[in-house]
Amino acid sequence: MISGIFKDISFSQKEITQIESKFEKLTLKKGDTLLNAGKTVNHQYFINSGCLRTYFVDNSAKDHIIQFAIKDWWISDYTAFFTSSKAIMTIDCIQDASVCRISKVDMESLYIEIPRLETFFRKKMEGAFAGFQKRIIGNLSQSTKEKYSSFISTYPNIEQSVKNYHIASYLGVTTETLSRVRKKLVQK
Amino acid sequence: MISGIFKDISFSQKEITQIESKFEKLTLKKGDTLLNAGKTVNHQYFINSGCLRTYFVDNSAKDHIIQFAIKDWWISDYTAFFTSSKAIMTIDCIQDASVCRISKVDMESLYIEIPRLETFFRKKMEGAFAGFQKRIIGNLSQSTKEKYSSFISTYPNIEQSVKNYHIASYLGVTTETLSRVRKKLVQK
DNA sequence: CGCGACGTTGATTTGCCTCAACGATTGTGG
DNA sequence: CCACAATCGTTGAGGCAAATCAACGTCGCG
Repeated sequence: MISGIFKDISFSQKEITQIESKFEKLTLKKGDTLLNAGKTVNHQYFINSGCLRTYFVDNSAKDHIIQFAIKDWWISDYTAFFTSSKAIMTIDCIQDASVCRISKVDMESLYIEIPRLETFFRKKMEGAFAGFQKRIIGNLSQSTKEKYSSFISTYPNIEQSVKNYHIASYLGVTTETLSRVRKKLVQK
Repeated sequence: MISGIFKDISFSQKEITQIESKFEKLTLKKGDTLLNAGKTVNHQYFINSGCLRTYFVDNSAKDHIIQFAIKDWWISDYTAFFTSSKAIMTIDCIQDASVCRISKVDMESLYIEIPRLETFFRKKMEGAFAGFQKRIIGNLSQSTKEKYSSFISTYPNIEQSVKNYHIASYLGVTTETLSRVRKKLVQK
């Protein structure tokens, strides 16, 4: 069922059964909201198929995409999930999706029952941490053109699943600017 | 000696001795480099006193400060530390400092000897992760004026320890722009 | 004292945003 | 199956915020 989740590490059949019993499968249609800003965040989600986005809505009602998630990725408002505070971000589905969710409580109890799972998630978190750090570096040091090129080469699979205005939001520019940048890149 | 490090969690005297034996104390002068871009990263560092900065140097030889660290903070090029790759950032001392370092190898062995330590660092990592996420949101959604105000109110202790051009680098603007922003804020 | 480090101010340029209009494509109901 | 609307991307004109380039005031220190 959730075969992709723990492919990086080997667990016994008993452990896998134990872990899988805590997961719940959800089916989402394009446009469905998985998690709303302002709500308590009790779950994290693993994507089996489809595409989702996490975004932040600012004071001017503009939304800013923080991350995309496709097959085999995890997603949540982790800030809220970790600190047991209210979500500041919203997650919705931008391409029909199948996801599996697990609650924070179940997560913590699994950590105690299966310590290797904590190691697994620590390493996963380390990878996500590194990704965020790279994004901050890119934000600070790259031009819009460079940011777009980096995005395309770093996430070729995601690029196929999302609209250009989603990419613009992720990069922090308007759709017009992205359009002009794309034009220049093609001309070269 | 490294009293501040584990104040959030209680360990036995034996465990503390075990942990402390893996740490090594270093004294740094302003301008000293702790970690160089391009080198392998084998340690992470805990700050007892003083102030350090992690920064990235881009193609145009401009540097971009990714984070500051003062008393009780941890610092390293975590991306390189976690993935065992070469550092892409440099860390140096901007105010005379005392730090304690621990190697990655010792860290991993301590995780096995004292599982609660892994929980401790996982939670620390979760906090840092949340911080980075907030920074990305700020970068995408705030004006320069707002970013500066947020910085000052979020890190009042750091603001006292660093030059304005360090803050400008952290915010991703020139010193001239920061100067003008500061002027406008005072006038109000 | 004289020098370098730091911050400020002004003039000009540049990149992006905003507003507006308009093709192209997709989807939908008659 | 076609007509029409909605969605999406593109293009142009004008304005604004920040970068750039340059000069200068101030402070601390050898």
